[in-house]
Amino acid sequence: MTGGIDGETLRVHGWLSMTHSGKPSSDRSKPFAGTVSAREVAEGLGVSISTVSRAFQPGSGVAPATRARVLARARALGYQPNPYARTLITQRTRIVSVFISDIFNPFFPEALTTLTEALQRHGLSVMLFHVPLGLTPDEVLPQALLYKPECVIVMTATLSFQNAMAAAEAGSHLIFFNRYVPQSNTFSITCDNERGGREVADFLLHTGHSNMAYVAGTPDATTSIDRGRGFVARCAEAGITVAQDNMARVFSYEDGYAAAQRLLAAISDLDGIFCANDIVAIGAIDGLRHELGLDVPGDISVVGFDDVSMAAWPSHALTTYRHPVRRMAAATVELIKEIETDPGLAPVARRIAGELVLRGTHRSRGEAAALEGRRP
Amino acid sequence: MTGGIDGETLRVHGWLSMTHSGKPSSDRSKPFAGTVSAREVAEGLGVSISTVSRAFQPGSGVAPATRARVLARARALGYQPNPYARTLITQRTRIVSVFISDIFNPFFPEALTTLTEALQRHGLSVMLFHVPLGLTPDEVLPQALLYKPECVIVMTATLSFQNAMAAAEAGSHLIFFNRYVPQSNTFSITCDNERGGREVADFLLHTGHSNMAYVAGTPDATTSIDRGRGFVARCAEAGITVAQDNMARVFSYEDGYAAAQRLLAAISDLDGIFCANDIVAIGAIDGLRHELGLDVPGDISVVGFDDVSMAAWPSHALTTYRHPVRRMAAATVELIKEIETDPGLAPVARRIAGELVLRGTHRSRGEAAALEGRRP
DNA sequence: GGCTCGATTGCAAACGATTGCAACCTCGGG
DNA sequence: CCCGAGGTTGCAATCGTTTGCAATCGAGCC
Repeated sequence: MTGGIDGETLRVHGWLSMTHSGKPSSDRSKPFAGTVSAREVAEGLGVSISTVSRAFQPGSGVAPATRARVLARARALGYQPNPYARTLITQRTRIVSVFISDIFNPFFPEALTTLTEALQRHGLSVMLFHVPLGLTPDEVLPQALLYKPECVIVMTATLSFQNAMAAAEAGSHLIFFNRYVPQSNTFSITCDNERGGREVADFLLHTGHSNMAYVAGTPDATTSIDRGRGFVARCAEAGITVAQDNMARVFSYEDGYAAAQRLLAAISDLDGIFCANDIVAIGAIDGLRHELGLDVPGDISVVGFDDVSMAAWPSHALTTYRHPVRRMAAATVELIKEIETDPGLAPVARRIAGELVLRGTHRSRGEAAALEGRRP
Repeated sequence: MTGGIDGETLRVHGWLSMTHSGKPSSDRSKPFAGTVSAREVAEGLGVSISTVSRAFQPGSGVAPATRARVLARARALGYQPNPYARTLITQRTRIVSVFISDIFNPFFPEALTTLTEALQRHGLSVMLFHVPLGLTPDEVLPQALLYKPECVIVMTATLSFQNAMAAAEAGSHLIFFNRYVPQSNTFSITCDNERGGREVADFLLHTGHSNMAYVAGTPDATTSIDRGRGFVARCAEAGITVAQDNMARVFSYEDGYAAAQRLLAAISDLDGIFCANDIVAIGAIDGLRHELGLDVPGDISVVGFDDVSMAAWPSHALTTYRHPVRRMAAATVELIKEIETDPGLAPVARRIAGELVLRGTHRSRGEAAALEGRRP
């Protein structure tokens, strides 16, 4: 089951089994062992458990002096209300479940950590669920719903209608992060992908590109679809048709690598490629350079989407569109707050704008003029 | 607080407020609403709540027929024992807390998802805590300990002695993943970094390198220290002293980029560089190529550590040492199982071997002979 | 047929909080 | 001096389970 461990194993024993005062430690087999309860705090103070409880709740009628005494003693004993007991009675969990899937795109870890930090700062604990490549979120959802999260944040591809319902019935709000489910009216926080696509198109048009292509990512991902739609629409407005490569299976380096070759084989005088994300773009660049011997941006421009950390590496210096992760995380917490105050809140789709990041994979001819024209 | 949201906001309302049978949904304000309890299952069957409870526990004395009836009805009603109530009484939480920090290294998301999947397959739920760059895990630990996790897995740099104690007293076992705390006797699961460093050295020596350097990562990271130690030790055995660059602050691309320049400025005839991880190695390669105009591996070999996904990109095709993530995750679950059966288990440090991955950033002269020599 | 034994099952007491309600106290006004 | 009001506090029920103990039942044996 472990797959075999062939490193050495060291055995040591030591301080972890002692308290710092030197007494033998509490019973390690029970996580609660050594935990103080409200009763202990109450007894030492000659007050009731109710009073201790109330001292921890802002709006409750406790004499200020009593509250102070309770809080002081609680701090001394290291007491904090047990969340399990509290949940049982209040029916509130202060937990949110986050679903992620296999991560190829460095955007996800960044989003995950940023989001987690924002949530935990708001006093929510995040329970993480991983949806392995072969499974759908639906198969993992029941385990998540067991803990009655106050909301379920889905960062992974798709969730079936059926189980989205299950979440709703269980009382957990469903929030899509970086995704939405078309025609489903759920909560979602996304980058304004269509607008991003338009801005990239706008920029490439102003820098004199006229023969462009879009390399899509995972076919049913709304991110890929919307970015492409915006890009194509803006080009159409300028009277330009863009070629599209929809052969990618996922948003991978290999997809970009192969797509670049396919496109150039079909359209030899292509002068610009917009890719569904940075990893695909980097793959495309490498495909152009290593397989076709082309110069980027000398022969052809490549623009990505996300601005992941490696986009800034000098080896690629990718021109891209920055995904507004921090603001998306903040908006998510904001949304959760709103839902907390109004649990009946109607589903809302929030789209947040990012910004173009100019580096070195677009032709620079006319760049200044282009920017001039866009911000008069 | 949100940092401003300047995308549009769409408002929609729809099916999420209806059950699929068309009835108005349960009260969305309480996560527990609509949940069935053991009492409801029991009543419909004319048995007691105890019996329902026992039906869900493997070793308890329930007539097989009764158990079947209970389970069938439970399934029909969608009942599952409430984990909060269960925790209250059993004192077991089935939760593990995982600490991560800001992620520069793509190894971490891979480790996190792999580990999460392994844990959830074992029926454990993972609570994720992010330790922002300025903070130490100590400041986040109390929030994590509130939920009495059965163990705390730390993937982040350091944890103070003080609060490691706190975890121990709270009854949560502390497991370091990819790290250990020297001289502290805690549980840890790591790659056998020293052995990895030795193997890399061994390989470079056999392929005829004689003037090598080690580029360290975050100074107090055991990963960086041990890899370097193994590398240096093996070279010393061959009578070769290796230069060391310890100026890196974190394991970053920029660190590698700068280190390469520093090293070549000091030692112009360097023929091999071993880097603390892949990102640093990729940075070093780009530094050598873009700043110094050197050819890798023509002029100098560069070897990394981890085998992250971009190590395979043709633009770098990095020769590296593969971090055994899957086996580390499996070993972690295995360790937790052992702790479950024997809560008094003495701390163990498990080190798991990885393997050399040969790509294109080492000089190939003598490669075949070298491998020949190593596996006779 | 009575008795014992083992297998099932139910009762009721936890677990550790929250909270409506009633009791208490104090103080001021009539 | 008595009464009511308002502010504090405690009592006890409750949340949804688990589990030790006692009760029940049927069967097997003498």
